[in-house]
Parts: sequence; C-alpha cells; structure tokens
Amino acid sequence: MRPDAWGVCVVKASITRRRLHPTARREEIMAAAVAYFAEVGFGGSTRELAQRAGVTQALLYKYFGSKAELREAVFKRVYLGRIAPHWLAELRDRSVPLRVRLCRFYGEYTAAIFTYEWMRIFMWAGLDGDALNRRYLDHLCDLLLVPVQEEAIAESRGQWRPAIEDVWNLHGGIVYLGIRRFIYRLPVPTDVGPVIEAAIERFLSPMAVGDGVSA
Amino acid sequence: MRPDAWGVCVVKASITRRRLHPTARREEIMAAAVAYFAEVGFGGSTRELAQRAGVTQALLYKYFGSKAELREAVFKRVYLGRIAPHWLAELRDRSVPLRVRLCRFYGEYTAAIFTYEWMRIFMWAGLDGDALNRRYLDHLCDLLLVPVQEEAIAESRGQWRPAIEDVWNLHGGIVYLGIRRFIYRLPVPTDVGPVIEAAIERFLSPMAVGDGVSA
DNA sequence: GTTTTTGTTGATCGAATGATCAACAGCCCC
DNA sequence: GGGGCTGTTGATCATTCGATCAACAAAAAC
Repeated sequence: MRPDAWGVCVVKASITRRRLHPTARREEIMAAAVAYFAEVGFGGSTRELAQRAGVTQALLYKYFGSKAELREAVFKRVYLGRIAPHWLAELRDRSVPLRVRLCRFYGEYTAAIFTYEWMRIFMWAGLDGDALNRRYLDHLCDLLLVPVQEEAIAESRGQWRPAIEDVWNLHGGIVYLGIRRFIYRLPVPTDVGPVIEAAIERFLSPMAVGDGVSA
Repeated sequence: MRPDAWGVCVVKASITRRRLHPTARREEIMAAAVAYFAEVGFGGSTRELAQRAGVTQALLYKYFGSKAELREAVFKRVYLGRIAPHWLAELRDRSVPLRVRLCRFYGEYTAAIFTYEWMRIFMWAGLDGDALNRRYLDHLCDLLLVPVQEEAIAESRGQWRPAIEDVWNLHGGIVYLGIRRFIYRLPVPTDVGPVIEAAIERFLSPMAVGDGVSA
C-alpha cells in the first residue's frame, strides 16, 4: 500500500511526514472519510480510512473522539446545506408555469444529490436506521413536496387535488434514477433531464383534463 | 441472553439441547440468518446470529463452510423464485386492458417484494456491490419491463412509444414506496393499491391523447 | 540558532471477530 | 437397555478491530 512512498529510499519511510494546520488536516480526513464510508459503509475500519487519508490511524483520534463521532461529522457534512433555500421560492413563483418550475427544481435537486457520496451515504445511513435520515426526508416533505402539492392545486384552480403520495411517487420515480446508478451500479442515461421532464409531464397530466374544459 | 433457558435450574444450562435433522437445522439457521442480516447487514457477527438461531456459533460452520457461503445462501434464498412465471403471461394477455394488467401485476409484485427481509437484503447487497443484485434487475428489465413497454406500444397501436426509461420511472416510483417504508422506516399508506393505480394511470396518460383522436 | 509548541507517529491494550477441533450427548437400531 | 452414529457443544487460535499513550519531530516563536 502507498507504493509511491516506497520508491527508492527504503530506510526513511516517513518522508511524507508533514505538519498541517489542524483545520486543513481535519478537512483532509473528512474528505477521505466521506469517500471511504460512501464506498464501504460505516463498517469500514479506521485503519484503512487512515491509510487513504495518508495519516496514521492514531491521528484520527486527535480530531475525532471516536469512530461514532467521525461518523456523525460525515453525516452532517453530507446532509447540511444540501437543500438550497431558493428552491422553495422558485417552486412558489406563480409567474412561471408549474411544469417549468418543477423541471427547474428537479434539475437542480438531482444535480445536488446525484453524487456517489451523497446517494450511498444516505442509503447506508437509512439501513443503519439513523435518525438524521428520517429527519431529512420529513424536512424535505414539509419544505418542498407539500408546496409542490399545493402549487398543483393552485395552478389547476382546485380542479385537481393530488394526494401527497402522488408527489412522493413523482419524487421516488426521479430519485430511483440515482439509486439505480449509484447503489445498484446500473447504466442510466447520462442526461437525465428528458427522463425527468417526461415524468413531470405525466405527473401533471391530470391537470390537463379539467383545464381544457374550463377554458 | 436466552433468559428463559436459565429459569430455575442453573446447573444444567443445556436443557434445550436438541438434535435436529440436518435439513431442519439448516432451515432454522437460514431463517434466522435472513432475518438477522436483513436487520443489521452482512457486517453482523456470526456469534449474534447463532444466538438468535438458538445454536452455538461453531455449529454454523457444520452447515456453511464460511460466512461468505452463508451469505450466498441467504442471497439465493431471498432472490430465487421471487419472480412468478405467470406474471409475464398476464402482462401479455391482450384480452385484458393494459391498465388492468399493470394494476394486477404491480399488485402481485409489490405483495412479493414489499417485505422487511427482501427489501433490506436487496439494498444491503446493492451497496455491497453484489453481482446477484445487478443480475436480478437486468433479468427484471428484460423479462417484465420491456414487455410492459411493448404492450404499451401495442395497445396504443404505435401512437405512443414510451422509452424504457419511462417504464423504469413507473417502476421506481412504485418501488420507492417499499424503500420509504423498509429502508427509511417512514410511514406509508397501509394499502398501497390506490397509490399504485394512480401511478399507472399517469404512466398511461400519453395513450389517451392519440387514442381519443383516432377513434 | 535555540527553545517552545504541538502535530504526528509507532507501539500497544483489551475486546470482538471468523474459524477450527476434540469431546460430549441425544437419537436410532438391534 | 446398551452400543454406535452423528448432531452439538465449549474451548481455543490467529486476526482484526477501536482506542490510548509516551515519544518523536516539524513548524513557530524568540
């Protein structure tokens, strides 16, 4: 392991020993931890993590009191600030057709969460029964899915009243693209835009029925 | 642990020591393994598994050569025979409206896979990068999703040609119900039937456009 | 250049893990 | 009811795990 550090000089193995500012070192460890735990889950060993971070295993405990603490830090890093504040405002902007609003929102949302790290850590955490996971989805529902539901009712002038489960179905169908790609490692279209737009079109299809008659 | 075995008589702890037929014992271990690994993943210890199965840890190795072998047996148990052969025939039966066929199929399909064990073991295996996982989904796509696509084209007399990604979107939206319930442990409707029917209705909505004109 | 500070390491501990083996004991057969 | 087959157990081994600590050395302060 780390064959590059064992090139010519075999005597002094600690060539690369560098002293970093605690903030920078902590950042390096965090980055390695996110990548490592995303790959193998939180059952991964602190030793291999340390090796990937280019430090000793003992050093991890100078920055994180325990493995659980490191795990929590990884969660916070992955979850925090993942929901952009302007998404709600965009979803509520009734000067724009709902179809366009939804396409924009899910374009940005999938751009934010369709990453190897986010998708997998979220799933590992879900299986582990972590509370942060549930809290994130509850928050997502209250903050974004319910507004989608309300905007659909508003745009159809009350003629179409989708259940929240219909919005979850739209959401799930889209998120499942990321699950197929990053969890199951199946091939999915590189550009998910058209697929998402088609899904949104179908989601809004009940609106066209009442709309055509009333106009 | 096993407090019931330590009731009055403390001297002889092996009261419950029973000799079972190898087939029966193997079955007991398998059942315990499916339940245990579904809960905690394959990182769970053989000792706790043995405890739940009511046997010693050493006995596991009389029935399975290694933990990996036991794991494979659990996979096979969970995957094998999960896709009912008559589903394809039902999906192909053009004497029944496609909407009805899809509702019946996904009613039976979700009844088959929306279990704690199947959902979670499938997800653990997916994150672990197991090949069986990918093979199952490839098989599912070829055997059932492509037929759904073809039947949609046929029923619309070629007027609507959904992409396979549209079928995946339908599928994902439905499966996501099980993910929310068994992976994220979120509340979902006890009767998912109406939700699924609504999703199928939206999936088929493009058909209504061309259909009304041509008739 | 010397001293001080502190980021970093190698060694190590106790607990838990997968796996093995001789010894035990329940069940079948005569 | 007494052997004998074999399902089952307790003890044990070698690793690996998370976590700790004194000792080292690179950067900062003077």
